[in-house]
Amino acid sequence: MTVYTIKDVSKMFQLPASTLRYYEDMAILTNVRRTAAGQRIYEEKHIHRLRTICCLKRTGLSISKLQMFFTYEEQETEHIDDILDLLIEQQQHIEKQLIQFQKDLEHVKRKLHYYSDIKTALTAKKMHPIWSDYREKQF
Amino acid sequence: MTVYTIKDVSKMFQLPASTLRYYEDMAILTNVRRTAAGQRIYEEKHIHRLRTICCLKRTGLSISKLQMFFTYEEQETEHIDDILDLLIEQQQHIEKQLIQFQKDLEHVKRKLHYYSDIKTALTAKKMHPIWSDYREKQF
DNA sequence: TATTGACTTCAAGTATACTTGAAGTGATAT
DNA sequence: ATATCACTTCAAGTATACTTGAAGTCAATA
Repeated sequence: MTVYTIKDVSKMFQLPASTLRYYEDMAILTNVRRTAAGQRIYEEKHIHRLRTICCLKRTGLSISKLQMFFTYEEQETEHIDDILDLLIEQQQHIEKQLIQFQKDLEHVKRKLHYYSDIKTALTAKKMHPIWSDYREKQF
Repeated sequence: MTVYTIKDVSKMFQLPASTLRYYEDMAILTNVRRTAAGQRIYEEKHIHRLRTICCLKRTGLSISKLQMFFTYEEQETEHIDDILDLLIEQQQHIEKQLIQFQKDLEHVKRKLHYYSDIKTALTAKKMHPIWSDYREKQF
């Protein structure tokens, strides 16, 4: 059975050790065992939990919602519908964000083309482009 | 020439009026004219600026980076490379996030299938599913 | 004309998610 | 053996992005 120190986990997830302790304080990372001297021992289940924490946090779930989610998970039978509701909502939220991000990427690409044409115009002394010509373009 | 009140703009972008004033304080929304009584008058250029602000903020740019960006834009000729660098970085950042969000969506979908199978198992008194069977699946 | 509502400024307050610092214990390297 | 490093707790501090409250001005409606 593989175990990890706080440093191992910190490196693995690119999270400061203080954040791992904070997640434990916030009760979203639970049942972390200790050595005789009090040092944290992380197991595979904590690695999996952290993957879920990072996934949900990245996509916009707050710490307090994470607390709810993991509380529900501990009482799966009673809270199965709460779990499903939360996951469905999160799924829809991610799908919306994906669509929005694609639009935002297009917006940035348009700006990039516009300014890159401005750079060309500046060096080659060509006509300065006009933003309205880029506003509707797909790149 | 169409103009807008703070309320119009607030509704248009689903942003509280206080946020629009804050963006002006932070100098990322500039040159807002006033009525004789001091009320803000927004023009098309502010609407375009706000679209860019929302796009860049949503995709992770901070207020201070937005300040830099719009400062560069005001001195396009001198800062053309700074503008391009910032936009290229933001483009790459969005692309990375898109890939990560797709993975995160898969993670949530896996969880959703898992818990929805648990719900079935609970009501139909079937075998309780095991998470490790879902961990690698694509939905 | 009075009052209601919408706007204004400016300073201070809030929410979220950590981060830091002090003080202490135990383990490791020279 | 001793110094240094890694970890510990707990309270307080920080960063970011707003939000709120008080006090005042102006415009419109009953």
